[in-house]
Amino acid sequence: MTAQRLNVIREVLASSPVASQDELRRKLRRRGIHVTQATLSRDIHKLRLSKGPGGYSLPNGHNVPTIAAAAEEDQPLSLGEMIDSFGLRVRQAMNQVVLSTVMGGAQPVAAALDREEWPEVVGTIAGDDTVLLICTDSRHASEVETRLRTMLEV
Amino acid sequence: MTAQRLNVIREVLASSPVASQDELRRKLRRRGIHVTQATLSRDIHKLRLSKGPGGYSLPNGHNVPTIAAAAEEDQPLSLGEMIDSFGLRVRQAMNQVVLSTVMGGAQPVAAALDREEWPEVVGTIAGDDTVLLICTDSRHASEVETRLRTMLEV
DNA sequence: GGTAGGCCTGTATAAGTATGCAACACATAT
DNA sequence: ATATGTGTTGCATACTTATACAGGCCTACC
Repeated sequence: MTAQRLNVIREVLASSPVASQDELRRKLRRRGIHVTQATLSRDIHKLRLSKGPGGYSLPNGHNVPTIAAAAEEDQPLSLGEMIDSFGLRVRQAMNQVVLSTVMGGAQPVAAALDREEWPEVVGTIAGDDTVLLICTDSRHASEVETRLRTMLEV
Repeated sequence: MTAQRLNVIREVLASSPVASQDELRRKLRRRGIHVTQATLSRDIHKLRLSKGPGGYSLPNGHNVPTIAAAAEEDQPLSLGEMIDSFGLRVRQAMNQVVLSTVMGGAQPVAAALDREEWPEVVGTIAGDDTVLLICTDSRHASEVETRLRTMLEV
């Protein structure tokens, strides 16, 4: 019963913009479904819809709400686990640290690094198998390198 | 004044989830920005943010027709427009400048930067949300940083 | 049977968001 | 200098959404 209503809601959203739960309620009523706004609030939560300019939208594609939601649900791996799983070697040059990983491992490792928010790391860039860490200076880069190397060798 | 606040809002959203406008208000207050919920409601409208499970999120997904259309319609956006649309913050270290953008914004911003062909920029590297500019030297990097920061804050 | 737990719902209301209005600041035009 | 237009803000409040609560309907298991 509920599941069927959720499907109809998806249909309605796909066919025309919906600006509010009360508008959705009226559109559903035209299709023979008669529920209150409260129920729709719960349905919207179940469907993990997001509301933006243009009304409610399905959590398809690469839109941010989905990503944010996914990040909330499953706890992302810790940096240590990441390095342990994907890291290959670490090298330093000037104020930069280059972290080599298995193919495809750079992005998740960089994400984990970003989550750490190390103050001496200005930013990270990830390719396919390489993460570049930009540090504030050479000394801090050296510290970061040591830290990462320790994680690798454990 | 407003534009700067909008940038801070983007930063706050990029760094941690925000569940309500009042929570956003408190986070901004910690950064010295003191406005009411009403103003934030208007800011959120200007930024075309959407709210879903996981709180408010930036409109970098391709699910918002208006944004997507605007980005694909005209000739490639100018660097200024790029920075204004996607840029979050700029920091300099040594001969490098790191430009943080919203997720997915780095590639187009880097392309726009390349088009500029600034003589003091030797090259650029783009990840998902970070652009690295390699400059000829520290002084030039500082100039570039200032230039980009100006674009951000206007 | 009867009881307990789970799920779904509407009601009432709390929580959150948008907006009309007036005040003010600043720019440009008269 | 005064007027006019544009833009921003806070306040108060209308509008919208979420939720505590209670009741109904199942099913499972004494």
